[in-house]
Parts: sequence; structure tokens; C-alpha cells
Amino acid sequence: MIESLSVEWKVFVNVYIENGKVFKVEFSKNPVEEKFVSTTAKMLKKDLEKYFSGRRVDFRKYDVDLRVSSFVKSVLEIVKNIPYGKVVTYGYLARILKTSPRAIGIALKLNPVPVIIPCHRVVAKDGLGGFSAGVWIKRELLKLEGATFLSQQL
DNA sequence: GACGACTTGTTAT
DNA sequence: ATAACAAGTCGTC
Repeated sequence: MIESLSVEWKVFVNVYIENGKVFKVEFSKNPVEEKFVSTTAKMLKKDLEKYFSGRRVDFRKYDVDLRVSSFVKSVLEIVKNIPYGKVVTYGYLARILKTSPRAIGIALKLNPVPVIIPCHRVVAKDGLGGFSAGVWIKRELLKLEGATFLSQQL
């Protein structure tokens, strides 16, 4: 059974959970109708509210259901472990996985669970890089976390 | 700073 | 199977 919840921030952040696993997070102009009962969902809602109020949260404790290719999964598994407030580049991940920065960008675009898997913490060598929901959201997320070495262009 | 070449997984043809 | 595309990067002007 599928649960849904919504948190308001700059936009609405809608989250979908199935069998205790988060499988989709979306940024939207409108909230989703909330239907959740599990302790996981309740805890996640509180954590999201805490996170968007600017406090440190580690989302690694949540299980995710990644319905993506094995390549994308391998990228996201690494990104999931980038700590709060820290930032790496596309090129850095490319070197780890022996692929191209371009391919890393594609994989991140396919991340079904932004925020939970913090793809916003991956930036370009000389700038912010892209973000499918809008670069301004990426900028606000990094601002929220106080990500350091980008402060000039934030 | 702008531009082209190179890259590589995904997507469309 | 093949070509076009993209959330990048590097060398050159």
C-alpha cells in the first residue's frame, strides 16, 4: 500500500512511500493529499520539517526503492552517503566510477528521490550545475545546509 | 568569458 | 542498431 505526505517549503515537497520504502519525491506547486499511517512515514515527515527548518538531518536511515538502471543505482548509492552540508563535483564521481561527468549528470537527473538522496550536493567544477526541478531549488537547498565553498555563487 | 571537442548513459528513431 | 541529446569538463582564443 502506498502512502503519501507533503511538506511545505519554498514549494511543496511531496513524498510517496510503498512498503516502508520511499520511491518518489517531487517538488510541486501543489501539495499531495496526505495518506500515511506507518511509523516510517511519520518519522520522515518530522525529519523533513526539521530539515527544511534548517536543522541537520541524516536521511541515510530511510530505505529507498530505486526503480532505475544499475548504472544510475551505482551513482545514487554513492551520492546517498555525501554528508549534510558537503559538496562534491560531477567529475569527482566520474573518476570513482570510471565514467564521464556527463554520464553522472544524466544519472542524477534520473534520481527519483531528491533530498532523501541528496543529488543537490553534486555540483559542477566551476558553478552549480543543473537541477531538473529548477536550479534555484538546488541553490536554496545548499543555502539551507550552509554548504561552504560555494558561498560566492550562492 | 566564449567556443569547440570529447565524453558516455539514456532516449528516441 | 544507430543517432541525437544532456544536471560536464578540458584546452584554446
